[in-house]
Amino acid sequence: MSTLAKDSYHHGDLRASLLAAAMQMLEAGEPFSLRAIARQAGVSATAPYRHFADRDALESALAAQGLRDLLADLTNGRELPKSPADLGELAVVYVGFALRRPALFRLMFGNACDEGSEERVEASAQIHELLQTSMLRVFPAAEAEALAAAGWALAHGLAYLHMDGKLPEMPDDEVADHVRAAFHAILTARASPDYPDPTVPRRKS
Amino acid sequence: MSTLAKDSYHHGDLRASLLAAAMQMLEAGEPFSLRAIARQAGVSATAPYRHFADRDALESALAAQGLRDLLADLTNGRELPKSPADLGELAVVYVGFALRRPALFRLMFGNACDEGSEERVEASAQIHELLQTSMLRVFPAAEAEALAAAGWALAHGLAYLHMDGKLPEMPDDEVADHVRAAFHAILTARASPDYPDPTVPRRKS
DNA sequence: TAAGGTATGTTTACATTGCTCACATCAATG
DNA sequence: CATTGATGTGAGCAATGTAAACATACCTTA
Repeated sequence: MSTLAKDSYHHGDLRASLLAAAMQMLEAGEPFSLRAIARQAGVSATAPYRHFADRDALESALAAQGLRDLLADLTNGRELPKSPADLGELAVVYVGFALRRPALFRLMFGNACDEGSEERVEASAQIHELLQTSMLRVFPAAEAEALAAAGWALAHGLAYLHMDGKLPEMPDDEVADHVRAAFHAILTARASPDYPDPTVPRRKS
Repeated sequence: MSTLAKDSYHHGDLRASLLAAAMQMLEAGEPFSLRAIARQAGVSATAPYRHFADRDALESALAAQGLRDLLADLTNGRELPKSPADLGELAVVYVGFALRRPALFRLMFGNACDEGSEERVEASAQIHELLQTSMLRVFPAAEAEALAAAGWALAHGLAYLHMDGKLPEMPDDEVADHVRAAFHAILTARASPDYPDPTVPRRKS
């Protein structure tokens, strides 16, 4: 698809080929360089600059594609989550994506979103929205915003900790169980004494 | 201290100077290169290789130092957390560290810990232990392990999301409140229907 | 104290990378 | 058919990580 080598001077669809090559190397775990993907596409070292202003621009395009893929994974088949358990499953998918495509995941989230890249901003906003409304639907609580952030952060943190080997090594299906367990545990946790609301001064000392 | 320039052929304590220079650039937000820190230390480009096998080794040393600093921040003055609110404060410190020294934070957690670096392994283990026992003390629940992971992941995720601008921009003190609110929200969240334990099949449907 | 080994620095060199600039080629449009 | 804009090429630059081979200073030990 992407490599319609017309074997003429001009390359069928270089932009797509470059992205494809980059994505491939990213998922192969190799570090990727502009020159390497140019080589892979059978084109000179500076050709990519006709399609991307610089490395960052290329990375933003990859990130956007990754965000779209993640959104697809998160919504695939599934309906909007209705129970906490559904939220757990959403998190499982999120973490699964991160573990399956770690380098891409880092590109997607590992830096401030370049506001200049429309497609990335768009894809990013869609993910935000999905997560937000998912949490909102399950927990129509007062502190909706805080809860949404917490839910996302929990999944995001689990993804990073597993990716970076900060948690005990385990096969993928165990990771899924671990994520479910984490969500369950924190949502049902109860400490001995009451938990005073930190945002509001206690009425009575 | 670190730059005892004896202005002789041999440099007072090059290893320390290099680490100091690197740390400085890291916290200044500049990208750091071996050559740059060598320059900064007033020494030839390849001198660092007498003290560090390669870039990764240098980074591991920095990471170890960072982990020690973080541990100091987390325990500074404070006693072991006793209430959920105390846990929230611990998280505030954790996220605060990440925002104050983001590049270092990434070095500390952004890759698998090099088992070859004793000091890094040691520092890493100490952090793990602190977090683990903190959660355990507050929540002596059955699912201790899952809870500990969840608590860490929540703080870790908040740190990354704030660092990478995935959450609305806000001044540092608001971030602290946001972290407290997130912990509070998720620990007190209650959905409408019961939350069936996903790890154990329901006794009665 | 002289001798020599070891730790630490220096120079040179190389491959790789991101990027710029001037030039080549091609396709479509006047 | 000629021009022009989009696309690809080549040579070249500065920076980087790293490897050799060489130089110097310190420390032990005979």
